Amino acid sequence: MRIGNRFSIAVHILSLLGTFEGEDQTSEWMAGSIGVNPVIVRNVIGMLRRAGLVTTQQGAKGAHIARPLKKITLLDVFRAVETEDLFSSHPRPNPNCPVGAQIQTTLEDIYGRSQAAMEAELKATTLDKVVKSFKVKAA
Amino acid sequence: MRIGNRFSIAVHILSLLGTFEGEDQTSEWMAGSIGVNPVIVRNVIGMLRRAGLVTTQQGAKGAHIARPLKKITLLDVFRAVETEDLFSSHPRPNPNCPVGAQIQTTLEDIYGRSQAAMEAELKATTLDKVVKSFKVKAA
DNA sequence: CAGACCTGTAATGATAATGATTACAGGTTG
DNA sequence: CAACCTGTAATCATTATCATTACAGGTCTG
Repeated sequence: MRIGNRFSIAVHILSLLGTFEGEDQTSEWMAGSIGVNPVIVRNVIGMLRRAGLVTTQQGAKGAHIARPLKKITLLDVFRAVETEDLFSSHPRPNPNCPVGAQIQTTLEDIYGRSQAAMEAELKATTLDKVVKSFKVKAA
Repeated sequence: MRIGNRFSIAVHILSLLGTFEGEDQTSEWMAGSIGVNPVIVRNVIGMLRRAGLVTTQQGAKGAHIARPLKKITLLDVFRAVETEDLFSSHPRPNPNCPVGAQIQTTLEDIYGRSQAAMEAELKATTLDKVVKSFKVKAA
């Protein structure tokens, strides 16, 4: 199990856009702050764009955050870049065994509640808070 | 991101041990109920053994649950088979950028709280409940 | 308006994790 | 003893992720 770096990268990108608002931020410049390849940055920005969190214009530098930082939660970011369910079940339990026949339902219930708990925690933090945490620390 | 099937398989194995207590349950028989290869079953049982959840005897069939089902939570099972952190961060943020220099701390905080929320949910369910859910449904 | 500069995206390759399978050493049991 | 199991190593196929190259098409500035 493991959630890849895409989510971290997405939060980093949005933090840069929020922190250095108005300045030129090319994908290469952002890549330098994040420590990854510029193409990865452009791909993640594409996911954020498709989720409605940023707007971009092909050929023009940078990206713009689509709505106030207070109205973007980390769950929004998470959903933008991670589409699969957190848990997965073994796909072929034996329907002729009473346990095998019922375990999927049981697991789905548990998985749903567990992922919901994690997502509720992500939903409680807005990008606004994340960006402000940098400013405070930097002061 | 995705938690693999090991956790599902582990819950399935413990459910079988709890449901068909006292009966012969070879790794091959369990594999038939789960729908995976017997070697996978033996490997997962090995992880459960190292976590102190089951006992086994080499050469002898099956495995025994090491303590009452009421005292085994799904979090115990989860920790037995999933050792890595749920989230991972991009490993090389630029320390010369104010965002890059501080984002890891911010992300670690968020990740810790999110994983804790998920684990709290897992901790709230005992294997006892899982096994009883089968009996009720089967009745 | 022309050239330099960007973005968006496809394609390829390296690396890592997972599950399937084969093989076999060593313990168990009737 | 002989059949049967477990524990574990080794291989292989598959899949996901990230790095990188390449390039089409839009932007912007002198």
